[in-house]
Amino acid sequence: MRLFAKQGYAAVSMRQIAAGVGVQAGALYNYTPDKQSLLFGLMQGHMQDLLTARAARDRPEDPLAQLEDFTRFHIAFHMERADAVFVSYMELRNLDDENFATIESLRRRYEDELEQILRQGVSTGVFSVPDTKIATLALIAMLTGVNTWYRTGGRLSVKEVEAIYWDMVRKAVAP
Amino acid sequence: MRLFAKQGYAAVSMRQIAAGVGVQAGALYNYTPDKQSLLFGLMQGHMQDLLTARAARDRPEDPLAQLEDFTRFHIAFHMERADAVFVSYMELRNLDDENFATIESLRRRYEDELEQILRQGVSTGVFSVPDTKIATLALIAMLTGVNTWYRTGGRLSVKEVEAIYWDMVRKAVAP
DNA sequence: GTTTTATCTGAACATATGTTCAGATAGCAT
DNA sequence: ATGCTATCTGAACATATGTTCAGATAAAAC
Repeated sequence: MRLFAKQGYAAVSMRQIAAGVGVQAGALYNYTPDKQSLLFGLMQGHMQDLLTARAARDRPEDPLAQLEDFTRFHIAFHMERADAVFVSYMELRNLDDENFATIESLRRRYEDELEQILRQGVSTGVFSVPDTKIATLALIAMLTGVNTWYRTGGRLSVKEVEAIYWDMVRKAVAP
Repeated sequence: MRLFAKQGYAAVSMRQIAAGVGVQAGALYNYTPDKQSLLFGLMQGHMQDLLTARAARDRPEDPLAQLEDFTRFHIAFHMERADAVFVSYMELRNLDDENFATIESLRRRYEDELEQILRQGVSTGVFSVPDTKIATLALIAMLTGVNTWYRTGGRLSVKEVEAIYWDMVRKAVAP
């Protein structure tokens, strides 16, 4: 995973991967039918971890608290899995059509939860956004953007980053 | 550029590029010393186009109008150059250290303009953000995210997308 | 102690890669 | 017509790739 993140799927050879786990290239084929399945497995595992971790949290009542929970969850989860996030966003084009569709549907399931929170908040007047679908994608893009600059051991803790982004998210969807 | 965007730098061969412009692979070496320089040239050209186009606009007076101008400019520019944007964000890791530093400094120059707008607005009280540097990166990530979903010929025009994002940007940095 | 099972090695395979270069081709000036 | 310049071809190069597979290794089962 670290290798894929640093060099990209296409640029990493099976021999490098094998060396990374201390084995010869041929031995990998006891665990994966081919290289593409390896990538797909990593990405699918990541997306399922995401959905599982998300489902494990108990949802607050009102939309505002739900949005805050989602925001903080998304940031914390993504910050501590930089490599997996990077690969899952960058290597989609290296999946064949079927695998791509699978990953996309997992991603959409995650996005749909945020959109539902926004819709509910809009219907009760606690939020106001021009378009819930686009707002969903905009917020996720903004939150995931934390991975482009955050480095563990920097000047800000996870909680502080959460607070900073939550302030902007809250206001962005405010009436 | 279209090839790099669709398949990724490492997955595109010089023979494919050559076929794309209707020559043999060897002929490419009359124009580029190697493959890496080709990628670097594309990315550098894109970043310079971005800075040039940005500099060509005359800046409004107050920070709020400047932020709106920046937002609309960023969206419009990025929407109509999806391939170049994609490559410039995805293929950074394929640049060697020197080329990477060059592209990064161009990108930072662009980001710095947004940060200055935010700082000025914060100092005059028209904006309020928890951290101007992070707000800069968050807003750019959010705006650039439009490339993940927008397809030309969709249900929304460029102007409509601009308006939707501007609404969220404006509120996100509001006091 | 022998057989079975699972795993790994190391070499081989066909193919693809980035790059080089001698020579073909063609447009232009003289 | 001749020479000059720029460009392109097509083959060759060394090397790297994903994948396969016969046989080595060793632990588990009997």
